[in-house]
Amino acid sequence: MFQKVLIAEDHGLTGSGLKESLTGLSISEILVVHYCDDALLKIKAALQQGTPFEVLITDLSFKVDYKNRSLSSGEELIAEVKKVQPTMKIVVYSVENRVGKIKTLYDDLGIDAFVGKDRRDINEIGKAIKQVFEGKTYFSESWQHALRSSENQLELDDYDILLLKLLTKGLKQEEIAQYFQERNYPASSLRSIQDRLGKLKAIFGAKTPVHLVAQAMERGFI
Amino acid sequence: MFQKVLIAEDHGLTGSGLKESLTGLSISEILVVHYCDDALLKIKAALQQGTPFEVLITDLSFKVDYKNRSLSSGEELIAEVKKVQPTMKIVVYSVENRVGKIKTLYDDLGIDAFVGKDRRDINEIGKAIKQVFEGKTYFSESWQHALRSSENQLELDDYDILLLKLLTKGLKQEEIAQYFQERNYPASSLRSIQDRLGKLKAIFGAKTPVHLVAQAMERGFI
DNA sequence: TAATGCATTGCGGGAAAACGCAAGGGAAAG
DNA sequence: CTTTCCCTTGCGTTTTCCCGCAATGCATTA
Repeated sequence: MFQKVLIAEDHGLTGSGLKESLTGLSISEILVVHYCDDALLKIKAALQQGTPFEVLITDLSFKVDYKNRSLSSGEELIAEVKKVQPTMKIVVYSVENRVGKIKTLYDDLGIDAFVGKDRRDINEIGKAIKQVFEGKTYFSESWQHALRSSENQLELDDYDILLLKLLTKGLKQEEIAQYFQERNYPASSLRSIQDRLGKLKAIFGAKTPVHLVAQAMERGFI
Repeated sequence: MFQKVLIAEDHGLTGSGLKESLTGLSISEILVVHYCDDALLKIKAALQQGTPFEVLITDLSFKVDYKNRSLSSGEELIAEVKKVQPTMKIVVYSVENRVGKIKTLYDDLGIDAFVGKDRRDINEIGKAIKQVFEGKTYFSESWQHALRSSENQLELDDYDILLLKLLTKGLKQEEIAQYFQERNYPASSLRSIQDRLGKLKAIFGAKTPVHLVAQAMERGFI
């Protein structure tokens, strides 16, 4: 089994729960850090000393606080880690439940496992570690299920989410169109914005733009 | 110290971390459940058997899954628990960080403590339990100030809040006017609705209705 | 009593958004 | 290559929203 595992998780109790659940796997050294930057520092230091970590278990979102940080998300951390230690095994442990997002993590960042924060995670994190140790990948049940029934599972792409976020920032449709045009996005005309908004309203069953954004916020899309 | 504590938390590892951190407090019985409904059932059962729980530690948001549930949030759970066992001490443990929301939990639901899911929670949850056991309330440092001092705290009256809520439900301005007229509210004309909305936009520094509602939601007013 | 201030409301013009329609245009299928 | 389909886009109409202005009414104040 792995000898050294690093956990990056900013919820204290969740981090200790994670550590606790891994102690049964005869891993000799488990370190928990609460900041992305700390994780990267520890990884570099261990590498320098010739006793590198073998696995990084990381959350994706880290709450900001008074401390200055250069890394602000798990994605950035993973990208940096891959630069300094490409052999590092990466296990993502997050509440993220968008199939597209997880697919991106796998395709672009080359993560080895994904475990969702849910009611069954306590079983799955151990399975994931074992699978990864055997050189395999692991993605949790709930995610696989979401993959199969991705039809009724509503999912928004980055375009939709950005559009909704711009709306919450107070931009008017015309300003959003301009914003997209400046960045050479597809479907950047005013009419296309309206079209997409109409489709989103249909998806969410929303009657007004306010209703749409309220729904999206309540469901955690933005 | 308390004898029986119930924990409602849908993240398995977080739940076990919570339980683990409480074992040092000489609490004889700690039960963890993953659904709101289960929590209510356990509480009712214990009450019937004459060995009621003394404290409920609960998250606010619970992920939906295949199981049918009647309760979908911590708020609903707390409200139901207060009905069947008003003496129950309530500790909320959540990522929620909106002052308005926490203020509402305290004012309307009468919670005894709030601990945020963050890097310091592992220390604070113990403190919270001890304080509550002594009949006091506990809110972490960052919240205390905000809860007491309503100085810079902008206050919205029921009219404003209802107005914003109706907007999030998808009603148009004219429908809202009609809604108010049917209930004999003052300032129920369309023009008054618009006037009020304009003032609210000024207060929140919002440029569009969507912006306004997004701000209000982010700050926990609705 | 008279004056002042503030909320409420209607009206009207202008801005923004909603939406059908139809004209391209590119990709996939035949 | 042609056809089909869908996405994108502009145009024009209708609806909704925004906001200044002014009249009214109620309460407070001089």
